[in-house]
Amino acid sequence: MKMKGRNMEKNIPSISESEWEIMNVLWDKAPQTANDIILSLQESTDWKPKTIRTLLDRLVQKDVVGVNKDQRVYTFYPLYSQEECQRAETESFIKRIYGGAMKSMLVQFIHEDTLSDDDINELRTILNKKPKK
Amino acid sequence: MKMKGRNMEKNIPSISESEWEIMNVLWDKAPQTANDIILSLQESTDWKPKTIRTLLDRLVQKDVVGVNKDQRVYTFYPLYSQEECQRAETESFIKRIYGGAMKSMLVQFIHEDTLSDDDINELRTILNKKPKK
DNA sequence: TTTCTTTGATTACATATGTAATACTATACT
DNA sequence: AGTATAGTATTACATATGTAATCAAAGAAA
Repeated sequence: MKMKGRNMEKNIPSISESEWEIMNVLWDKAPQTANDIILSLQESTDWKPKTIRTLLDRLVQKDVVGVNKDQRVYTFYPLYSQEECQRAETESFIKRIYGGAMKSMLVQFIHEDTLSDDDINELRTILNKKPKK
Repeated sequence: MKMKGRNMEKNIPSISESEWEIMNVLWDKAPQTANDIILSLQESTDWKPKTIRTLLDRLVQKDVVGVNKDQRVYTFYPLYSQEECQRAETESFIKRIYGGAMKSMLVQFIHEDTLSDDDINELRTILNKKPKK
């Protein structure tokens, strides 16, 4: 079973739904203090600071987030790139939900008119950037 | 990239990873007895029959699967279509992982050659049948 | 220096999920 | 009729996740 190049990421620990929110703010900017993250998330969620802190700590335990403890106030940063996490999640998602074929998902979404015309045009553009064979 | 239209499905209870496997066999064919399902899944998983049964019962409790108890041996069937479940899952997935933009996912996967050239061509064809605006 | 405040560490607790085992019951077989 | 068997129902138990609160330590302020 060969993996093409960049596909062989080490096993990324599983990241729960809530934890993804934390990761998203860390990928947006890093390092950040817990308080930075709390402030960011209080705009988009209604989580209490303690809750956010717990999620952050769990990500540290899972070795998905690193901590710099040099300063009195710690700073946190992601240990995996957003791209590799996205790819891993997407692969397992597509496998579970669409039997492994991303095409199935796209076909369905195109047929169901779930995508706006703009979306479809955008898709065309993206697809057309790939050389036709 | 927002989704429109027939998007107002009733709230589908959340279906866990393992439960999706059960659903997949039920969507493939329904109704089926617990034993049918067990046999199906023993080919693709290493779950014990009791485990499969538990997952099935939980889906029934969640009102995602229905039961026909007329016969001595019950039969089970999905209460939601595969398409609507897929759509719901995909929307929450895309939102969480790609900030709501399916385009982001596509761009990434096209670049990474996760979609084959054939897939891409096929998608182009499908898209072209959609009216351009 | 005593105290308040901010941040980090530890603990809590309910529900969900993975992964079954045990108990009960209604046929099927002897 | 008595027992093995195949389903169904109930119970179990560890880990994960959502959602915090409490306790402790270290600067900041009085």
